[in-house]
Amino acid sequence: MDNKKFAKKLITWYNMHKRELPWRDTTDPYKIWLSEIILQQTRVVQGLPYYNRFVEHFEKIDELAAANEQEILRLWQGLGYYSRARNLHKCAKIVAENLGGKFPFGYKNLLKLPGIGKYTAAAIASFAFKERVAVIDGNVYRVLARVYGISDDISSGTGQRRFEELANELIPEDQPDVYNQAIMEFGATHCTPKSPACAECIFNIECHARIHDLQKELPVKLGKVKVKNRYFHYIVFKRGNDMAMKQRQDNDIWRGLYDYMLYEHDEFRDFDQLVNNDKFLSDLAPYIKEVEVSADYKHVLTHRRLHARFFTVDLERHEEVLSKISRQGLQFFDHDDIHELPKPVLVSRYLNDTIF
DNA sequence: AATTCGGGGCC
DNA sequence: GGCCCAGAATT
Repeated sequence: MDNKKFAKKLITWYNMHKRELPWRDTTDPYKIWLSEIILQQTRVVQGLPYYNRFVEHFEKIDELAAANEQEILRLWQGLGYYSRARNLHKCAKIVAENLGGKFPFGYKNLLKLPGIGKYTAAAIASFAFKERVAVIDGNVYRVLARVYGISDDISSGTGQRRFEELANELIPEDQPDVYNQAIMEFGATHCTPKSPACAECIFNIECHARIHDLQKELPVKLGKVKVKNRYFHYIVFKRGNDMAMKQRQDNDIWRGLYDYMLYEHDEFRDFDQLVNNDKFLSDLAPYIKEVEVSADYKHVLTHRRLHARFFTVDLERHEEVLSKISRQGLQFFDHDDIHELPKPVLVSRYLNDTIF
């Protein structure tokens, strides 16, 4: 099968089987960029409602640039990989304030913007500007590995270069944008990871994986991430119906989101152990009226297993107590304020289980 | 080159 | 429980 035939088959298939998705109705680089950032490492069905919400809130890029980061994080809440949201904002500011509100033309210039890597630069360049540059995502790896029988490890640098080279040979001069959409759509809905529809496939005759029954083996992906356990102990200070929360700022998960006073240890501890181990808590001990311990929560991320326990602490109303708490970067919020704050899903789960 | 960063859905 | 998803940035 020559390269032109491969592209032609995919485009023909795409025109018959494509899903109607809002970012396919437009050539507006802003909306294409927005959809691509949202869809990084995220399934279309999961990203779709977020895309609609963002378009509704920020019709143009200057509106997004002018928003505050907290509002953006709140809209992003639950989607994960929050650096995408922070980079979205950074990029919007650069485009709106330095580039006259217009995305730069060309793959290489797009690549310089925050949050835009190889995949996203290729996507914007081809979808918005019809540039002939191949997108390479998980779908493309899978389709090429199977059809062409490429067994290089897709998590290795040499493997990635191999796929990149092939992909850029295969992309046609004519309709590079439609071709890029087509190969991804084909991977997403037809040549799926677990159960590809080989019996009714346009590459039934040519596909190396189908001929040699290698669908399960391709693509090859080594380098599995090892999962580590982390044990979170949250102290939820209450003042009447208000709760003391703080914004996460360290170089760690959930940067920019709000949670509570956090103590982390390499295993679960009870409240007395936390107090005995920490000056801030032991200073507060005389003013503690009541402590309530939650059930243990388990929260699974790709590379972490989080174990969390929430200690609700009722304190006597004391000036000294309040100032000690605010010196920790904690701030009291009422029920409605907390609803508006961006929070990790783990904290939202806890709040949903809690009457306050 | 290896590690970090989320959450959800499917098997 | 493991796997994967329209990856990018940092170390």
